[in-house]
Amino acid sequence: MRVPLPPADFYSPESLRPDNSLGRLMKQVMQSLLLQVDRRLAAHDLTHAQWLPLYRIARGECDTMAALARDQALDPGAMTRALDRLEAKGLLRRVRSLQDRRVVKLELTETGRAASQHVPPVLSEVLNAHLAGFTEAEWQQLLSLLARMAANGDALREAVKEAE
Amino acid sequence: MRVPLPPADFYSPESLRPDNSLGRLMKQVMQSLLLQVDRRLAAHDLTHAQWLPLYRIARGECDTMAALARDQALDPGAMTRALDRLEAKGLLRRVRSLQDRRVVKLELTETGRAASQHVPPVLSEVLNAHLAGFTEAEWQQLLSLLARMAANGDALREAVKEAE
DNA sequence: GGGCAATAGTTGTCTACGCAAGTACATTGT
DNA sequence: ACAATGTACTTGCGTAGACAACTATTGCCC
Repeated sequence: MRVPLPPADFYSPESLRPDNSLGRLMKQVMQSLLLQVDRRLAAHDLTHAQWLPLYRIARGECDTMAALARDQALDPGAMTRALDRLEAKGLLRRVRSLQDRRVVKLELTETGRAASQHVPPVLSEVLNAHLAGFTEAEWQQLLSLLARMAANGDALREAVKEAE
Repeated sequence: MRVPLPPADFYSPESLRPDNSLGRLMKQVMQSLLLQVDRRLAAHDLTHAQWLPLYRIARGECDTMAALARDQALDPGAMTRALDRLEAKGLLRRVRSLQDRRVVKLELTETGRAASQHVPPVLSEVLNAHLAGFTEAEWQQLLSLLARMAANGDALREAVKEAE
């Protein structure tokens, strides 16, 4: 049970302009990050909807559809079809688990493992490029401010859930 | 012609972890912002792909498909169909321009204008909620750091274009 | 003034996400 | 032991975005 902080009052319906909005700025940055990563991974025939799950599986951090969907905050239906596409490309195998016959274990094929190796270098290259001119302190500050926004968002969602 | 700053070296393929990545954090925040706004505007039967163009038209800042597509950094094809849906809902009219017979002017209907009025209050409410606990200086710092990332992204895109 | 690049808009096709409904299996409580 | 509840996964359907091919119109410029 967390004490919710009072909302800020930086924005008002009148003062709000599309160009001073945090949302617009963040969308722009996200789009640029995705564009650059996708451009570099297109050579390996991977889109961001595909390399993200691949990367997580390769790291051994997710090995079922449900885990992936939760991890990426994605709809289970969407994830099923994303995995369909990865399987069709031969990057992935689905193996029905024997312990719990509901779950389908995910395993990378050799091709899949090879493809996943391209991800980390590209990811760090693109992030570093976008942080050109930043001091380490500024980078850390950015992370911390964003983390606080994310936490505020979580609190909002919880408040709704508690109100049933 | 701008001098490109050297990239940072905060991330490396080895040190990169999904949970310390800027990309993950930003995606989380964006998702929360969109979720909260959409939830509040769902009562008026508007999704973010719909209230964004509506808002821009209502402010008189975009009045053609092409302008909107550029403004939202969206594909023209996607925008055409988005406007199709708004027109089908009776929020929008398309009027072929007489000055330049290629362009189709966009006008809100009365319903559309009414719907667009709900947007600014919701937008500022949600932004403020996510900035709970922030000082004004922290808010400005966040905007400035993000703007610098966006500028780095623009520089990247330009560099590619110059290389033809 | 006639070719030609640029611009506005649309349509087809594929990838992709959210929601809702449905199946199969597991767990929990009584 | 078995009904209720919960979890894993899938499928259908509507919305949505990217890319490419196409038409119509305009402006350039030689």
